[in-house]
Amino acid sequence: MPDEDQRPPERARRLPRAVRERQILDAAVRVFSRHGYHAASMDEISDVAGVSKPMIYTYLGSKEDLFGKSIQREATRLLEAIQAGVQPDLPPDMQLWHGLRSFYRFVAEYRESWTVLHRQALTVGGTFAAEITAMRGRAIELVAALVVSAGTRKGLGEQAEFSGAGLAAALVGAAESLADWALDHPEISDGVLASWLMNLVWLGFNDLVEGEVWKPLPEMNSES
Amino acid sequence: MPDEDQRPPERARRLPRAVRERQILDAAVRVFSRHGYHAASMDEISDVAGVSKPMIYTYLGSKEDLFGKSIQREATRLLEAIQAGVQPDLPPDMQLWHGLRSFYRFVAEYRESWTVLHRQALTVGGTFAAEITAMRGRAIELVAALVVSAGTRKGLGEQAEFSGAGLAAALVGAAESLADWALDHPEISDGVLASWLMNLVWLGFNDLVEGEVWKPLPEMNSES
DNA sequence: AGCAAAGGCTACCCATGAGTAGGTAAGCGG
DNA sequence: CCGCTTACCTACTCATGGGTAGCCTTTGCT
Repeated sequence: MPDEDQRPPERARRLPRAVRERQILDAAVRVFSRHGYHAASMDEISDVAGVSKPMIYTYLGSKEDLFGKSIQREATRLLEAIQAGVQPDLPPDMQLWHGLRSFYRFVAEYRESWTVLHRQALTVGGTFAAEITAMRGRAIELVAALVVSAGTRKGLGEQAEFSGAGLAAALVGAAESLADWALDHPEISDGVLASWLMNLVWLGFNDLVEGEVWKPLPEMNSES
Repeated sequence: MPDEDQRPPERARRLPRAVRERQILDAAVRVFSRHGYHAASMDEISDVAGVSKPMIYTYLGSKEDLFGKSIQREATRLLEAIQAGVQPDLPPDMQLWHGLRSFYRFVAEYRESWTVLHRQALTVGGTFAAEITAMRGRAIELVAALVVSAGTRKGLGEQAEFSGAGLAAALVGAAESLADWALDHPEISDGVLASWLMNLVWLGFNDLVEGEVWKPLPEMNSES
């Protein structure tokens, strides 16, 4: 069969369901991250995905379902990216350092994932906000555990636990905010971002201006 | 004229325009803060305001106009609240301390204002996001100036300015995040919140766990 | 009194966009 | 070559909600 390239521009071959679902989710994340849940239209998502609207409904369900599945996939990605970078047998500051680096690497690589998780998911009242808040809460608790561990390890007693949750919330917020800032400054590497934050929260300004600097142990200076 | 209280339950007296506008803006802020821009309906706003829908349109214009005016009013309130609490002739750490306290006092008192500014305003693409981002940027620059001033005052050179913007962004984010956290913990006073943050960013964990504590000068211990 | 202006409302229009009905075509076992 | 399933689409329905037309009512001025 020579020369049968008659089909116009190879338009929309039939693809297996799994592939289509991936494409649709990709498109959904992109569109949701740009416009938010309410302003995003299923028509635009189907358009970006290169698929007609009914496909979305037969494969992924309603708009809310779709949003939920988008959130879930991106959240899993983020958590896995961070866990992959952390070694639990290191001292607290090194754990924090590695976690932060993985986090900033992820944000740089999957900006849309980050946007949809950080900004958009909270704006849909109901289940999603609760889910995201819960996930963020777990992150805060994790950091709080680190902080308290660092505190008790050094002999600080009840006082650290008392303010641990608040400090952890502040720290997580600082990390998130710096992530947003970094979106506008792509030239700053994830290592530098993590270092800034470590210097801020581990040493504080007072030490910083005295010339003290926090360093991730004298190992290799790998900039990814 | 004795005894003419016949009008059913004193329903909706005629009020001057300025008062109605205030009521409508109050309702708008409340509804927008709860549901976000898109999910909020003009019908609900008019209902909460105790006014019919056309009034909103004749007094304050379209939904977008209304949202813009809400944002603007709340932003002005926030800025004025903070500026009222800061004295420019104090050392940097004390300025930061007073600014933070005013900020947390404001957030506690006007939760809805804070929510609408922090969460909702960004979700409406277009002019508002830009405005809010710009305002936040000014806040960050202000803090950055403080930080750099603290740095150069203590003899730290170029290095501080280099990371000043990033650190300021992180600090502002930490303050915001702690504000969100504080919404769920109303028993924590603004003074305590501000202290936590000062300890975190000014001293850092390392000093904290050594027992050092930052204090706002040995003046009166006023808890508002 | 009379009348204009300001305050206020009910009842509607209509664009947008979520969700669907029902059909076409491509692969595949027989 | 026949039918069955899977992939896929066009073209609709219909609720929601932004925005408005037109009307009534109170107040205040002459």
